[in-house]
Amino acid sequence: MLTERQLLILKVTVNDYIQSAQPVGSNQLAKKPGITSSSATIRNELAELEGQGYLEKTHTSSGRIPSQKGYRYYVDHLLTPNPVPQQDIVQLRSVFEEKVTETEEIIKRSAGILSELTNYTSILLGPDIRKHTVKKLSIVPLSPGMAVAIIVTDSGHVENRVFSIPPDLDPSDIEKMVNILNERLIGVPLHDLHKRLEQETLALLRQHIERYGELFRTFQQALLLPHTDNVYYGGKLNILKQPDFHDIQKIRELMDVMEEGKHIPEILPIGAQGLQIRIGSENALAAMEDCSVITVSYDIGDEQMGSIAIVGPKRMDYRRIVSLLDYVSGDLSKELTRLFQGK
Amino acid sequence: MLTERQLLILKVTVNDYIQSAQPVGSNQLAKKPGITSSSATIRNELAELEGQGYLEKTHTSSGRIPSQKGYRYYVDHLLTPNPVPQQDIVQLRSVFEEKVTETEEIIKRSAGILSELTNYTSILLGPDIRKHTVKKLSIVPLSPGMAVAIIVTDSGHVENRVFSIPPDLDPSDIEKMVNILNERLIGVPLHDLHKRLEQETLALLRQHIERYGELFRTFQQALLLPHTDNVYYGGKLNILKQPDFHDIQKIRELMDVMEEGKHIPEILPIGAQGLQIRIGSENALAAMEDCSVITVSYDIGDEQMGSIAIVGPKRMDYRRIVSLLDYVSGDLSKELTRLFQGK
DNA sequence: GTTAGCACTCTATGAGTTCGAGTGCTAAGA
DNA sequence: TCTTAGCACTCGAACTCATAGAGTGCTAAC
Repeated sequence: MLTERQLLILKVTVNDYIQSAQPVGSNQLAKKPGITSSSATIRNELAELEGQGYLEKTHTSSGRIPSQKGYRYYVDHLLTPNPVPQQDIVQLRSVFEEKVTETEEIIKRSAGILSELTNYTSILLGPDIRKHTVKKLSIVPLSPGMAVAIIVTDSGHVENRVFSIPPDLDPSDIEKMVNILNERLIGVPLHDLHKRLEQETLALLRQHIERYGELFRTFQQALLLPHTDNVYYGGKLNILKQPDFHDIQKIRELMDVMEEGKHIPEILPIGAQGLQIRIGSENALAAMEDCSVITVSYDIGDEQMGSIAIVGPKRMDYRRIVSLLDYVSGDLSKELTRLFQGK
Repeated sequence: MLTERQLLILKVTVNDYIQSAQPVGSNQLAKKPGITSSSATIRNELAELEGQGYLEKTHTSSGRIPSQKGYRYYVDHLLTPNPVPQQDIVQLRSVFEEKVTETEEIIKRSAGILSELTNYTSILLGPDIRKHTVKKLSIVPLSPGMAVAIIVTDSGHVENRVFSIPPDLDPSDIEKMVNILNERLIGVPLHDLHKRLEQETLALLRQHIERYGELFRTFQQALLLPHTDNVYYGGKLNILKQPDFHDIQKIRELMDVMEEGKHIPEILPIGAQGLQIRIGSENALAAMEDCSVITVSYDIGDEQMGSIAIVGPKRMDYRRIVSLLDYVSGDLSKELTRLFQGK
């Protein structure tokens, strides 16, 4: 168990290290406002905190830096979020000032602003497109052998895919098919599309369209979209601004992980509600063992959900980021819900 | 003027430096096959080459490295391209093995493979979308106040934009408008769309649609697409692999330039035919003064054009890249033309 | 329980050496 | 006249050594 004074010293130490990136010594701490003990007493307490695993030394006679456990305790018990400065709020709200009508554009811009404000990397995950429902399907023939399939969702998202068709196909057959598809598939969420296509429309199509098989197969294949996540990054290069990252090899690994979309599920604890902080090796990816990730979810309407993440060094300004994300999450939820339901 | 021997020495020096990244000394050169003179003679020649500005020293008693002028002379007169290895060809052709039907997908994948093969960054510029012509326009209402406008081009590219409409607009008016637009605008290239929209359809719309003004204005605004370049990167992080780039500040500037799309015209000499090499400060951007950029154009059909660029250190493997790009350019031209015209 | 005092540890910094790769120059040889 | 062996010289890289300074841990006094 830690005493009041130890808690205070731990908190001040972490705050100072976050700010300065330098190991914190007892003399330095003694000068801090709020701390009344002498440096000798602080030394004793620091030794105790180190013994309990909250602090570490970089070498025998250095100051202390927070350990993973120290950061964890700090964010769990000692964190007093800073209120979001008016200035930041203005900048964040600027997204909604302009008449941007697309959810994706709003999310993308928010990612940019967040990374600018924080100097860290931001990752914004939009709502799962596959939950959106079909508003309209169409097929536009391009040339005798080619056509493009277009799906518009209720959210205004448009998916499209070029696919090949039998070169001598009767255009009226395409029209028939599109009509049947629209009749049957409007309102179906994208992730069910492939299944429903088969279940409900296959038989119908067979009745109406000559050589439906060939057409249907290529069309179905076109709709088997590789599930691209609805993810936006801001400030990927901000990693290079952090003095904590000087090893080019490490930077490469980290950026590699971010560049490839496929690690998103490991970076972001998808499905988690509220604010989550992952420190250092608490992250699933080895490349991120020197990073902390703060994530928060936001809602659009009643069902859909997105996430916001800030990736920075373990020595991240938790006080600021936590309150900032809290604000952004609420704001995005409110504005996007309005946009989505107000339609 | 340079003697035969000086040319040989210059060539071998540049090749060696490209390969080793170390300043090249006279003893080292004397050992190279093809060079018969003694190191003392070579020293004299090196001094002469330095005097004429083709080589430089990093400090008084170091070996020589090529100067900007040296590289320039090398690529202009001494470059003997390496034939493309069968292995590379196989990998490049793999793009066409799979049945990819979209130009954009082919270009994107080619960018990836090029960067993998070279360990440099590749930038592929697709044909200018704005030259494509309208195949079909449609407007899909989403909710009382919103609709999405969709433009399909003859190439199968789909542009879409959400825009707001008068909430109490009669759906039949939208239909009318779409019919008029399609009647008038099919075949119009995208870059003319905005103008033609005004010239040809405004009057017609006025006749047929009540409250056309409001609808028309928001629709027109939606079509004022920010001209996004059709550009794909491969291996942005490969910069971090180059020993030439160790200064994090420089790396940041360079990646910054690449991250922002807007510098493309400065990186790529758009409109240039054939193969171009820009060395160091020959590049328009200050951030690229330590880079060389090799670009080559390719054609799709008779009119459209794209570019391929490889960005690497000045100490780039010109022999390999030049022949590689030459090959890829021809291959892309052939395959994309086939795809485009075979439609 | 707190603190002043002090010996001790370790890093960072800078000066001084040495080593080796490489140069430029000179003079002898072809 | 061109080439080359020889040699003194230069400079950076790597290493050692000394010093200063920040910080610790411990002891003993308050």
